[in-house]
Amino acid sequence: MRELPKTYDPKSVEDAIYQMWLDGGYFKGQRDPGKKPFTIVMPPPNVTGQLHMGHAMDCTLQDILIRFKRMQGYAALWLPGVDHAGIATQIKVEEELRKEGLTRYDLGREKFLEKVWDWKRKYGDRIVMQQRILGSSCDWDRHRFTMDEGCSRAVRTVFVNLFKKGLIYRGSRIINWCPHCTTALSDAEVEYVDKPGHLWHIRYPLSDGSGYVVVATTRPETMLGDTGVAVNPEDERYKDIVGKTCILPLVGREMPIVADEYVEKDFGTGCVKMTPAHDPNDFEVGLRHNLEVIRVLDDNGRVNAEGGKYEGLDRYEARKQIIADLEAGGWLVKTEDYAHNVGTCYRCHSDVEPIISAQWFVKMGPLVGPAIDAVKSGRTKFVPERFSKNYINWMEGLHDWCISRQLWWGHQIPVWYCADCGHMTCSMEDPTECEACHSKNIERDPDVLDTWFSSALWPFETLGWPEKTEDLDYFYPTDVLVTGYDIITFWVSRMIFSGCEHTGQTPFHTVLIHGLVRDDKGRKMSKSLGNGIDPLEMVEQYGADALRMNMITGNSPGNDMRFFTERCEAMRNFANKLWNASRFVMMNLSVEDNALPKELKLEDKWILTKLTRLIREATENMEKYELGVAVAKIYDFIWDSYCDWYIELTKSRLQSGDEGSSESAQRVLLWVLTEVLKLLHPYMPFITEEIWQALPHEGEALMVASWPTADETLEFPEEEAEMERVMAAIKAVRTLRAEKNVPPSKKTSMTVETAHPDSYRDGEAFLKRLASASEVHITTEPVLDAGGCAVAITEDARVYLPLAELVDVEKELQRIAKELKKAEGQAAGMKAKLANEAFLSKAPEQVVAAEREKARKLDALVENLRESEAKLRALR
RNA sequence: GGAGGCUUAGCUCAGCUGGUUAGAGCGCAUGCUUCACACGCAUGAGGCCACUGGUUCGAGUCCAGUAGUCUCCACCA
Repeated sequence: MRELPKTYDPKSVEDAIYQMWLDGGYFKGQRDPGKKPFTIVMPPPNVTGQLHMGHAMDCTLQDILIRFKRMQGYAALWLPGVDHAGIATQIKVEEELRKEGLTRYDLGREKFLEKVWDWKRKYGDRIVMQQRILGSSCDWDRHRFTMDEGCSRAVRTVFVNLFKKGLIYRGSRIINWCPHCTTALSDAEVEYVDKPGHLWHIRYPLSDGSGYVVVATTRPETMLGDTGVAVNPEDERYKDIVGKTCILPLVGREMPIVADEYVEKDFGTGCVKMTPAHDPNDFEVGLRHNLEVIRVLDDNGRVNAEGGKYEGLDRYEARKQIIADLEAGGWLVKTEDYAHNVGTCYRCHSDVEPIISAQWFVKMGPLVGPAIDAVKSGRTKFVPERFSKNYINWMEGLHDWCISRQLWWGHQIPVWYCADCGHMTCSMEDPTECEACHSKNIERDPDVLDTWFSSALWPFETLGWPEKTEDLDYFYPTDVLVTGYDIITFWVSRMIFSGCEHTGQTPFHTVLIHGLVRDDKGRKMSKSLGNGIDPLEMVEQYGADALRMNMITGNSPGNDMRFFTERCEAMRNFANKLWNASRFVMMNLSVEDNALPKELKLEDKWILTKLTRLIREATENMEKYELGVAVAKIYDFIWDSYCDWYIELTKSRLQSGDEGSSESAQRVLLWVLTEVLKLLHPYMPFITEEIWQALPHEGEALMVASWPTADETLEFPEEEAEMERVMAAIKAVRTLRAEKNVPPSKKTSMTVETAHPDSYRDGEAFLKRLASASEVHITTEPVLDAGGCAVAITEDARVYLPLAELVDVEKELQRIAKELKKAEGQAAGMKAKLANEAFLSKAPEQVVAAEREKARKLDALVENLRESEAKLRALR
């Protein structure tokens, strides 16, 4: 047996343990016809990403589930990977280039992409290494990348299929444009931020000189693209001018005044300027009234040639200039402060511009039905349940998905345009000629697909789809998807409709949602605030197990949590507690196998009963994804039941010199420790494995040991109750001694007056050791010479301590009176409850029985207190 | 404008399908070099479970409303 250090040092064991698991091949997910599969696909972090607390949360939850299921005997597969993260990665590489004074255009597409691949190779492993540090038991041999060959094949297949079905189309629509990233974005990629702004009221004169209309706008620069003014058809004020035209100031364009339901009478002036090229609503109105569409901003957010003298100005410059000119021309009626929602890019946070542009879209109509049904029917369940509402709301309000991005890093759109006939060729293999006119004059669409287009296929593309692989057949659909609520819209929803469409199955039956990890003040952790806590630093300081425990204790699914290093510290302390308990067991261990003894003593039966209950409850909680609840029970069992009580209770046997008694204690200590190590293993894999390896064991590793099952033959409710009566007496004596400030070194003799003498005979040694008794007398007879004794009173015993010099009869009487009052109050309440006919007839039998038992105990306690009081009175 | 969360000890939070004497961690107080552990042990103080109604034999737990707070979604210029 190895000599173990007094404090557990995670740093010195974690690497070796992880390597041992790797060498053992325990992480491998292998098809086994004799086992049920359990599959989790990891949400792929960005290739260039660094592990942050969100990942740590993600990884911990998944690893707990997969380790749990693996031990339960499932063929567990946790499939890892990374995402190419189109915009995010491209931005990073472009930033690098900028340092050298270059842009991607200086390099050209091919060279630039080489550079990104270099970058990917350089950083792609970093996050993997970081995930390993946390103890993640992924099947690394199956590690995937969203742009690897298989994924690219899957993406191409999906695109071609949807294109052929007419579910992918190209069209000119108003899309969200990020002038900084110079690409289109999907609706999901726009974050709306409340920003203070202004509402400018501008006068547009009528062409016939009969007056003017006043329109209001928050984006005056878009007026350059105005092609009409709209009013509500019901608006009496403007009835006469509908059909007339007005003149656009600064530009001079003559524009129609139209009536459209879209305009709200009560907002602003009731007149709205129409900019069909730069506003989705105006675009719709424009379609209905045949308004001209004039785009006035270029891809960089500058005014284009349509803007006349403003050409070349940045959108904000143009805004300033136009306001000044309007004012000078007398067109500006008034300027109001106005806070409004501004759409910003989720990557670079610059304001997005609604711009009309030719892009590729996925037609969502036919796809959402099955995806909504998957959740409504319960084939896919969200945990917590409330997020399914979120999901359904989002799905029901979905517009077509803009999937083309004006980037270079990503899956290039597999469509070739024919310069001669205009036909679009879309096929699995790169074409050499137009499929319609056979012209060789074809050119590939330069755009790439939205990153989320490939992540949407993640649960099945990683298992071999579109091939019909055995893996796909065995491991798909996957079981649980673990992710934060912030990416339900980006990712979860798209995986579900993609799974339904392409595989005919919902890709997972459970979506386990967790919240955000915030800083200790409740703020989001962010680079700009500089309040991020590095998970790796926490691991360095407190160990991976402590960090993992921190992620799941004291919070509940779906709710945000605040990160306190103090909690890490507390969990580190817990690890140390377990370590030392194990040390204690090992130091006293002489047996070399792990089997329960034939004869069990009272305290053994007590701890085994507690253990069995723990196994049952913790397993149930874990099956229901109540990991925090489960681990709290395990924690309490280890610290309270096992360390604070059971170990203390065994000490007298271990040191008794009686070999048989000592051995049986050792065996129970070892048995219980081993079982609880298994229960704790998914949460704290490193320390539990380290200890397990040092104990007598069968099998290679704890991580592949079998999950404990509750054994009814190890439940002894009567002995449990008996033991707890003794424990109550010990506590009562301790409290009494503490109140009277008796130092632990001062032992006293003790007389126990009780109706259950046998329990106390068994517990004599416990009273000596744990309640500082020098000797213990047990009697069923009333103690008559109680003078000068302090008395500790429980429901079934009175324990007399001769502490004459510390006892003041009057004070004792006061103390007892106080306790009596409390007990009587409780007893009275209980009596009233039990006298209530309605309660007796309507409450379930079990509850009534439990209440009766409580009442009995309370009565006994009251009785004991009264007798003691009477006795003391007699002494006065 | 919709939808949802949160409100429990000084602080941060648990409390699963209604029945506990309402819990934990940290903090606080007192005592302890008890031969596993001071990253520890023992004992203790501290809570009208936001408020108001309702359902029920019974509500921190279920329902409705009120207040405060946070978040998500939504094309009001």
